[in-house]
Formats: sequence, structure tokens, C-alpha cells
Amino acid sequence: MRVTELANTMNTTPDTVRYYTRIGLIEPIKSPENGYKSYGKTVQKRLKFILNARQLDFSVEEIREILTEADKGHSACPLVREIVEHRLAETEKQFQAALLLREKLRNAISEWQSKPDKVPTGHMICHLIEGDVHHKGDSNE
Amino acid sequence: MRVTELANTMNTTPDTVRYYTRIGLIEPIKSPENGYKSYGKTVQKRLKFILNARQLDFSVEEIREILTEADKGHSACPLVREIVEHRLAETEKQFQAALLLREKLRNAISEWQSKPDKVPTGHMICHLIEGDVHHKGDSNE
DNA sequence: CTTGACCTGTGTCTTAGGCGTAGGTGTAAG
DNA sequence: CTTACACCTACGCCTAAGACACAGGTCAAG
Repeated sequence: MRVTELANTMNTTPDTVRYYTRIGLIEPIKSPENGYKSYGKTVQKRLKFILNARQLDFSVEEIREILTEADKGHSACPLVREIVEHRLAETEKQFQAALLLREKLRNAISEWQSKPDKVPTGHMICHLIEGDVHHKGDSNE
Repeated sequence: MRVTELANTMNTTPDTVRYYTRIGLIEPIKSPENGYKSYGKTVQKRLKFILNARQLDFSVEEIREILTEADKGHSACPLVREIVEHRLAETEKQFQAALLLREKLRNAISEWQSKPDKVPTGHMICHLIEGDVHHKGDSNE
């Protein structure tokens, strides 16, 4: 199996396969004939695992740790459990952040609804964002 | 005002100030004495604007466009409105993605609750992620 | 003058691949 | 056999928004 074929059967891109190869997560055999990379069945399993873990938003580095552990013959499950908990906490944060941002953006839009557009002045770039505070005695340095 | 002082009064980091300087969003005066960068009041307003826009998750590139427009003397408000709408749509996507991922992670955790840890085999790295399907007749290439 | 704390500018690194390019491969037509 | 052309490959550079490391400069105290 060469790069593109593997990528297609795994429903990913050749670039992704090449990337994982480049950083050493999967190791192809090099055809001495044309130098093309050739991937065997074991590698396919490995790639599938990687892609599944990526679906759960595991980082590539985390996945590397898991694989390293497994390659040593140890159970990677405890590590996987740990990572997934951590990932859940992170996702919760992102979730809250997105929620907050959404609120801010919605507020901005509705507040600006009634405000006119304005030409920028020396001390104001866009009053929508900066508010309408007045400044006096601006000077330099 | 030098880098660190400016960063402190604006409640940001010197690195951020340096970054915006580097990419040309703000322009300091170079002290010919020691080569240190010096920021005037106008620049401070500009930086405040940038930071506010960043709070709304505007990209630095979007902010650059706004500033360019304002620098030409045009009203940046229409552009700002457009960007904020776009940003809201993006945030909504992120929001949904985070929601989905959270669900997936929670499911994984609860499903794995009752499963034991396992040592990896030739065709299985971690059964938690790969499931418990059986494979027969694995071979290479 | 020297020490040491702090500050400065510059260059490098980060994620997870995407994209562009030069060249190799394979197959069909002439 | 040779050419044409589509596709495929490996390799290297690029991304966003700063963070970090480093070598050297500055300033006040001693």
C-alpha cells in the first residue's frame, strides 16, 4: 500500500499519512526500487488507532506517548483514561469560552444596531469597539 | 513609554507588544540613544483598540484591515460589523464542535468504566479506543 | 568600578498538517 | 519505441499569535 491508497482507505489525506510518517508514528518500508514508501497491515491498524484517537481530540504528542507505551508491551489503557479525562476538562473550558464569546458578540451586535457608522478621529478608530468616551488634551509621548 | 511599561498599563505582555510592533500594527519611535522603542499616546490608543478587538476574537489580520481602513480616513464601522457577524458564526461552530466532542468524551468515559485495562496485542493497541472486534488471519503487506 | 537586577531586540519554536514544486511512474496513442 | 499526459512521490516551506531563550545593554546601589 502506498501513501495515497492508504490515505483513501483510511478516509484521510496523503499529507496526514506523510506527516505521521515524518514524525515517526508509523514506519513504512522503503521500496528500494523507486524509493516509494510502502505500508503494511500492522501499520494500517496503527494508523486507524491514531485517527480514532485524533477524533477524540487527543494531541499527536499524547498519541505518541500511548504508542510508545504499547510498543513496550505495557497496557496503554490507564494512560488513555487519563488523557481522555484531561481532554474532557479542556473541552469543558473551550465550551465555556465559546459560550462567553458568543454572548459578547451577540451583545455587541445588538448594542450596535442603533449606532451609526462614524469616521475615525485622531483619538478614536471605531467607536463601536472603543465606546463613546470623550478625551481631552491628548498629546504625544 | 517603553515596551514593558506599555504592556503593564495595558494589561498585556511585552511579547505581545513586541509582536504587534514586529508585524507593523503599531509603530514606536526609536530612541537614537539606546535603540529602545518608545511608544506615544496615539500608539497607546491604537493598542487598546487592538486588544479590545482581540477580546472579541478578531484575528490580527482582520484588525490590520480595520486599522488600514481607519488610517485612510474611512469609517471602519461597516467592516467591524461584518467581521463581528462572521466571528459569531465561527463561534457558533466552535461551540457546537465543543458540545459534540464533550458528548463523545463523556460517552467514552462511561463506556470504559466497566472495562478492564488490557495489554496490547499485535493487532490491538488499546481496546478502549479500538473496540473489541476480533481479527483473523492478519498478515503483512 | 563593579555587581546584580531588570530590560531590550532578535531569532527560534510551537500544532497538525496544507500547499507548491520538481521530478518519477505508468499507460495509452502514435 | 517514443511521446504525451495524468497521476503520484518526497521534500521543504508556510501557517496564528505570540512564548521563550539568549546575548547583550542600562541603571541604581555599593
